[in-house]
Amino acid sequence: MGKRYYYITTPIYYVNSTPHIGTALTTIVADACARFYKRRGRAVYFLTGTDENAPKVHRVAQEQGKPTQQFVDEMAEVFARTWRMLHIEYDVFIRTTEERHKRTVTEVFRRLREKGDIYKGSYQGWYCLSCETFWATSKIGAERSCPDCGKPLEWRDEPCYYFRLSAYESRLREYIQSNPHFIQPEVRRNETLGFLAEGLQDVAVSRSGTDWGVPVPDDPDGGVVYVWFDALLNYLTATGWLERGEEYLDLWPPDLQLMGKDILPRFHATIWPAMLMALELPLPERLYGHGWFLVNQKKMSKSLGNVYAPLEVAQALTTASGCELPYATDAFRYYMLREMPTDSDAEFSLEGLETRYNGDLANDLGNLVHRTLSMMHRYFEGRVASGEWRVEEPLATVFQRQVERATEAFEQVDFPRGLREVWEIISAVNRYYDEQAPWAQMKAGDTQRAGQVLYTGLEAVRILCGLIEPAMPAVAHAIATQLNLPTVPPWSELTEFNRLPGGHILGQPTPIFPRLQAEKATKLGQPHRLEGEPPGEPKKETARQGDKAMNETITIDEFKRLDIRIARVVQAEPVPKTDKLLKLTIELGDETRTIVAGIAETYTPEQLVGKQIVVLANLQPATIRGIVSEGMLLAAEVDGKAILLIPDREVPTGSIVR
RNA sequence: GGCGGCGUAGCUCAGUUGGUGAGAGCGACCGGCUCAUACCCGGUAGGUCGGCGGUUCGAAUCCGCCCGCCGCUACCA
Repeated sequence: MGKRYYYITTPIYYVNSTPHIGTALTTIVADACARFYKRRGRAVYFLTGTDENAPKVHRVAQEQGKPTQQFVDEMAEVFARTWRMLHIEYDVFIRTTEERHKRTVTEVFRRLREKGDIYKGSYQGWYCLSCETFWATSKIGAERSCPDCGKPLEWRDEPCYYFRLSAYESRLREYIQSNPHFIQPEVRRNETLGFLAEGLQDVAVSRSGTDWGVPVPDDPDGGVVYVWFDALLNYLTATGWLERGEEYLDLWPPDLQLMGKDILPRFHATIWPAMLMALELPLPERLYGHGWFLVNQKKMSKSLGNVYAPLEVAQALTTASGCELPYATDAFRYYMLREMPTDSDAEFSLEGLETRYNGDLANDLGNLVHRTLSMMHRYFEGRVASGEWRVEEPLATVFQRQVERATEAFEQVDFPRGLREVWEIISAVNRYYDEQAPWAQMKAGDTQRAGQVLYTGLEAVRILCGLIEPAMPAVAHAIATQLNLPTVPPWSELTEFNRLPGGHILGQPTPIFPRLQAEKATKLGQPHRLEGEPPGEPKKETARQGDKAMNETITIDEFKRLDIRIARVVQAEPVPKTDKLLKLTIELGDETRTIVAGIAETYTPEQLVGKQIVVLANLQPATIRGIVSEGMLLAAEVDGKAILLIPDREVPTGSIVR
């Protein structure tokens, strides 16, 4: 039993919010790839699904006053329904709450623990519930907020299992270096190698404090399996690795795993392959991390508030244009693929969608189909009159070349380029019509010439019908119907010309994409936000700005937890190989401490010695550049520069500030 | 700070290994056509190919420096 299916995956999506442009992008790209390979005759297995074992999910459910299971059932249905509405033809929709998945996670955990790749230790650190991530002390600011989402972190101190990720660092690096196509595009590969160069730490793979998730096997106090470890294994579960004996190898390994760039270097290109190495399983053929869509130059993600809901965008397009919903949905798919961010990020806008809709779809594709069929009906009663008609040169050469180029681009998941190549056919035929002017040939009585020209155009329409199917399946079917073909032609027939036989009767032409009328001002309107997402600026912006919102209050008790004192700098020296850091020795009452402060851009060591300063004395010690810092110097921040706070007059060191 | 990348017509961007007069789409203007969804075709827009040097017979394309962006990462206890 060997490999049989072309196995494509998307990440499984968190169910704590509804689908948006970002998750839709990954899923649409995956669907287009899946369809592309199907059209070429491959057996394809396309997996997507939902990640439901996160504690955050549990918490969101509680906030909504729902049993967690009910909540995840509902949300999984929202995702599945959205994907179906977007013409996503997945083969399996996996949910991590399924028993078979839990069995996979349990089994993998056991095996790796027996092997020694998972071991028990303990974890102390700051944890972001929202991002499901522990943060090293060196990563977080004094305000103890999450570097990613800006939300407050929680302190955790718990026994915990670790995965021996560090043991796979060099193997991983060697694999990536000797398999240049493993990680795509190139930028992502470089990023991953850069990430590896920093060195890999063992990662926590269990957590206590919640019972929502897969329990650590054979250890009643072991907590649940870390959600990332759990989630990644869905790709394995779906193959039937546990139940199908050797037969799961008809699927394994994945041929193409798609995802956003944010989860590639850290998870899919490191932890994931390392887990597979530990399991002694073959690695995926190809990991592809696309860029993000920005809205008004700003990042868009579930944690932020500036998110479009895909179905609402499609609905708005239908309303504004009069285009039927399935075709408006395909127009949305087309826009996503045509503008898909590859290396860097790209801008998503309704204006852009309108331009693509009117220009590429209504004026180019739709109009070409319509004018071609209209002329056939007008001049030839909708019938391929002669079996002698052939696709003419130089058009035949153009068709051949463009199909090849588009195919190559689609293989590289480069839909922006692939679709451009497809559209070259459209403009070539438009130019050809203009030169040949079959309407003039008819007037001149040269019916044979006109038929020859139109047949060439007709074949172009047939080829286009096949080429666009991965991007716009419903439109492809509509065109096939107008051509009166039983099915959308498979890829192999796109470079075989003259397939429409003499005597073939064409269907009726109907415009598929009615133009958006500018003068009617039927614009698509304002951003459509997700239900439950607050409007306004992304939360991250305020969290990241130095000037925090002043209206958040804390209690006096919270303030009292801070031990702020006056100290005197007795010694100061720069920290080697740094620009901002000074190592200070300070006198704090009876004791002497060492702290590290990032103020070298504003003060020289000489300026500091002897000065009295304000320090936070009961801050968790942290090691910075190998120096243990036992406290934090307080300073005003002006344009990123630190300005010291100095007592109005000399005070005893160790004095309390309150 | 380190690593990676980018900076080409008003806008969005193509431009493999250096060489015919630097391109496409959108927008604007002019013209043509009339089969078609006021569509399509052609032309014009005269962009120092971020700046300065260098290599070369010749560079947007190679090298160095600088400026400005972006991504990842790192030192802002």
